[in-house]
Amino acid sequence: METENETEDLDVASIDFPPIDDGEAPPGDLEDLNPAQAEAVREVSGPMVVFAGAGSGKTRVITYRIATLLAVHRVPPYRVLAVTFTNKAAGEMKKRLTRLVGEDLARDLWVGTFHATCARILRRHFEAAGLARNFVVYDDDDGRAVMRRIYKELKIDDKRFPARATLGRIRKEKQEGNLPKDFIPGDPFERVVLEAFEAYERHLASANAVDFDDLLLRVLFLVEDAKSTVGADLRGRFRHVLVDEFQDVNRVQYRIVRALSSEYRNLCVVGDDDQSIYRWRGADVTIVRNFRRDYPDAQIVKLEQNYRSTGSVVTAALGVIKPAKDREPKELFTENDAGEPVTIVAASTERDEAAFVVERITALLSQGAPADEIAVFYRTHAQSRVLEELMRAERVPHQVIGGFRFFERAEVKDLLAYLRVITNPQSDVDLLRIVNVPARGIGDTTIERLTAVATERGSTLFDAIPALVASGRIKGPPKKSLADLHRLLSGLVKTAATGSPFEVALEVLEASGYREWLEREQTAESEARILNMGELLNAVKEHEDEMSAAGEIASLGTFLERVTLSAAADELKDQPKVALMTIHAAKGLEFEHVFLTGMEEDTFPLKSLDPEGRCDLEEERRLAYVAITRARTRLYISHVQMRTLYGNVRYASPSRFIADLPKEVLQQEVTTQMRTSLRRSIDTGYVGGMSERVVTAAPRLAWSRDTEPRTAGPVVTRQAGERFVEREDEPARRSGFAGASLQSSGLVSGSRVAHRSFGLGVVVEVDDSSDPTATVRFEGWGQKRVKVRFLEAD
DNA sequence: GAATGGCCCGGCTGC
DNA sequence: CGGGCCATTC
Repeated sequence: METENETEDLDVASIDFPPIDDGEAPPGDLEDLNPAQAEAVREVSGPMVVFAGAGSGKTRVITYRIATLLAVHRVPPYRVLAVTFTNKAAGEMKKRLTRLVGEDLARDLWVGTFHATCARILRRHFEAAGLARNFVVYDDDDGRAVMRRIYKELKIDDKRFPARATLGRIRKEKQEGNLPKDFIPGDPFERVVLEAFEAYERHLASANAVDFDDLLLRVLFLVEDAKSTVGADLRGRFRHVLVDEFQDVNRVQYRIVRALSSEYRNLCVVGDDDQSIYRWRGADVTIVRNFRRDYPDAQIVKLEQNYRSTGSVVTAALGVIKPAKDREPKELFTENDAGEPVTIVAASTERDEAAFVVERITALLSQGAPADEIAVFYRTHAQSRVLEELMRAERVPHQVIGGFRFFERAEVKDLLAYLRVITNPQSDVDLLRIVNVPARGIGDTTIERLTAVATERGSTLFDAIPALVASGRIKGPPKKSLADLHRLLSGLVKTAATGSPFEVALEVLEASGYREWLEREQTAESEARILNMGELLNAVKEHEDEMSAAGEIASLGTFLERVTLSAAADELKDQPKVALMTIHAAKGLEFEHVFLTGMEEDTFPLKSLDPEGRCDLEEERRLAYVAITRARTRLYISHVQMRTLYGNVRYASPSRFIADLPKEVLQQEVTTQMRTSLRRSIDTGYVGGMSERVVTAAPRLAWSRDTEPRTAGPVVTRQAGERFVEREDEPARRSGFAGASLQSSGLVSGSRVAHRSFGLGVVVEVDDSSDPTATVRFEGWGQKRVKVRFLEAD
């Protein structure tokens, strides 16, 4: 890992570059590049911003630029930092660079995501960052567990101030670079937030743990610290810093790269403001748009030629992005053939939609299309289930990316918790998770006593065990169990000191009785869990192999960190399988055939709780643009007439984004079921048993809003852009308390209400439709639109 | 102290 | 619909 001390004085010029074997132009030979691309590769000195349109050869440019830095400008690889958006992208970039400049150079480059890069820096400079060497990274789940404990400790009322809201607010502050000391509470909620914030930071510190935001923040504080030598070292370490997907960085990340590149000022950022889709987690498009203001001497390159997609796909993409506001002026174009039209599919239900998708995919596969060149996208994970069920039934090889993730399954998390306690016994959250798994007779009362002792002594739970056992405050089986557990864990810590991660994992399964416990159960569920355990062991083994291939030594720590920092997109395996994923996960990927499903109002664009839907709509639009531009040759966009959500049938109209697609590149298909349903409604004048107010997206096709409706009768046609209408009798029937009764009980603006997730709020406006909705200003959340039936009077 | 059943409630996207 | 939490029961 620490190769740089030996290589610091290495004569890079003496290295023989291996021949290029993959048909890519060698570094320095820029013949194959267009003028803009060549400029982005050649001009390596000073700040630069590259606006890279979708499919404009961005990855190639970044790879060549780095290769040029190494091979032509002889920059030592360990002095180049490239930040990518996923670990997978980092891996691929390294692979390509290995082919271009050889293993020896590529190996020592710093390539990784923000989080992985920061973790790497913190592993080196843990002391300066105020951490112990074996710190662990807490994910959201762990954060929630910490917060639950804090709520108990501080006796905060979860009804009044939901933990979810508190944690959400803390995260938001940290994403903006704020710690408790920077937080000035205004209202009662914020006073609770501050109290919880302080406790949260205290808990993480005593657990020797950091959360995702801390990884960035701690590096930020180091690198911005004018007085620290580590900070000075970091500021001068990288001669070149490159950041991909720059449109999705947040303030803290921006400050980090600014500081890291402050000495040499060779900061090259690459992005596309049209593809900024992570605003909701702190990303800020204005950073890329204002880059020129922050770096007045920055060179600006625009890559506008799309090499990826057919003309039809590019035209469609331009159609959805054109209405977007505040775009960096640029014009994406292609010289590719128009190809086939984009197909708009009208289906009846999500099942019908899935059936269509699966049928078309089966056809593509039988025509010889590789399965891994086919992808199905949706806006939210919840939509994946029907698709997955049908694919399984039809035996279409597929993989679902994200969603219920492997590493989030209970049994997997259990074993991981064991491993984390072993690397870092200070981690209370992990100890609490496994203290009674498998059941060993340590119940709530014993745990409460243990927590009490830990609090009294100001120690961790692990250290409190011997104290409690010796204190005489417990006896009988719990006492013995606790003593046994302590012995078990201490023994495993010893194993870990000498054994490989794989050996330790095996030992955990045996010594803890976990494997035996699972095997005794003998249910279908426990069998699946046993399989998952096997898969997890495989993952440990694979990690060991990969690390040793890279000349590094695997430890539990490196394994755990990789697991915690892995992104959904990293799961995508190089296997011949159809990929199912959210559009967010699809960012940066491309496929020959793309199915974009669920293109209905309120599903996509997804109806937001935020009344200032305008900003959200902008981001939804960019998301649609990202989705469309993933397709190389064939693109299907489907929408359904009715969609079931939480057991409710909702009637949907086609997304307004469909209406934005230029007609001349579209063709329409209607599923058989949809056709039948249309005919029936036309024949009988009966539309799905609904009241007259409820209408169907029916015969007027989504994009033909200018044509005459073909039907007579009570079918009221809706156009793209209109919203869902819910059955009138639905909400009252199934909700515990009636929207109607609360409505008649006089919910007016000014009413004080409570919501399970958002806590206390004041009503700003009431919308008395069939399903009453109120705009409420919540403490700490701002204004939200919520259904009245989810509100309680305060 | 563990297991089971009922009830409540949700509203995304994710390192 | 289905997951998570709580209360009741063994």
